[in-house]
Amino acid sequence: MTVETPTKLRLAFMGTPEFAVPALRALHTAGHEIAAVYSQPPRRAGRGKKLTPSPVQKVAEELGLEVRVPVSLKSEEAQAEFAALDLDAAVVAAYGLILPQAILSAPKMGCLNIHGSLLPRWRGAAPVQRAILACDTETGITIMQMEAGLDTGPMLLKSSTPIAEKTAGELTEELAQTGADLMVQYLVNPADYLPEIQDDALATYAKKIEKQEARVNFDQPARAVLQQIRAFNPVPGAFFEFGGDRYRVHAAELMDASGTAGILLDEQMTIACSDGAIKPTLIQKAGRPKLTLSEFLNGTQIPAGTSLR
RNA sequence: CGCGGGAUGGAGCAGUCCGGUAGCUCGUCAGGCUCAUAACCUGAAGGUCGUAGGUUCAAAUCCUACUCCCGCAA
Repeated sequence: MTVETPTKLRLAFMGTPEFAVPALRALHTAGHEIAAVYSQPPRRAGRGKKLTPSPVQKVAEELGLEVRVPVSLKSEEAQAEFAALDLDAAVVAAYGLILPQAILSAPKMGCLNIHGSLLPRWRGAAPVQRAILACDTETGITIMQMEAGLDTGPMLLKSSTPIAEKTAGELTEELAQTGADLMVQYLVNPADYLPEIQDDALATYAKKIEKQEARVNFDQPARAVLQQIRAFNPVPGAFFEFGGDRYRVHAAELMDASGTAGILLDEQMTIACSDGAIKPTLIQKAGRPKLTLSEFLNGTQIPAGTSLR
């Protein structure tokens, strides 16, 4: 870390989920002036469908920052309000709203994005999960200059990390912190970083995660099944169904066994995949707490030969 | 008022519909067997059945209210 005279910038922060929170905190701590925080409006969520503010909104209010939660930025009114902030730059992290050109070009330095992948791989909504699902060996963070296309702008700064056996939750948390650090680092002296144009030929897209994808697919090699389980931990949670109940598999391990995919090979929950087998280590029946496998087996017996397809 | 499941010895569960001696799988403790063990055998301790009321000769079980936990959906 080079020691520089701290440059205080006038910023807007735009973000919504937990992934964006470390960046907001880091920019605030670094002493930048955060003129406004944009986040998606509170949504009805959770049991009881209570109106719940986004994690970013909560933290912003905690920090005493002005919060704006427009439904869209397409209106001239919203754009005028944004322009009136007279910003040096806007920092965007998993905001979830399209930024029209008028927004992108309003700040002096434009809008800067923290993206959770090594672009141009995994442009789009769910880069962390997609990287794990695809059995990538590494992923990372890209700081980029935003333009109208979806995550297509020039790249400014990157950092990679091995995926190994991390879950989506763990990886997201790690990358959120990395992203926060990189953004703060970049803003110290932006001129030090040369924009690098993305090679569109290498681009892949990270589609939003559909609930149905979280159903464990035993028709793939055991290793891929494990990655699937990790990609959907903690949300929405990989699951299988048995006896009309849904069971979430939070974690599992590789077993040295084989058989017909989706069939239980013993009374210890060893489940055959298309190649190899897995055994859940942390499992949760609908409506019940998470249990280790031994706790689970003390109260539930599922006979060998049962099909979990 | 979005839909639904749950709260029973230290852990995980059954029993609740059809009120009437608290059960299972583990764990713990003691003893035994064994070269030995997370294995096996025997025995023991440990529960005001989430809280507060109500019905009843009698409530884990029926009724009412409340608290906490979780799944789905968004």
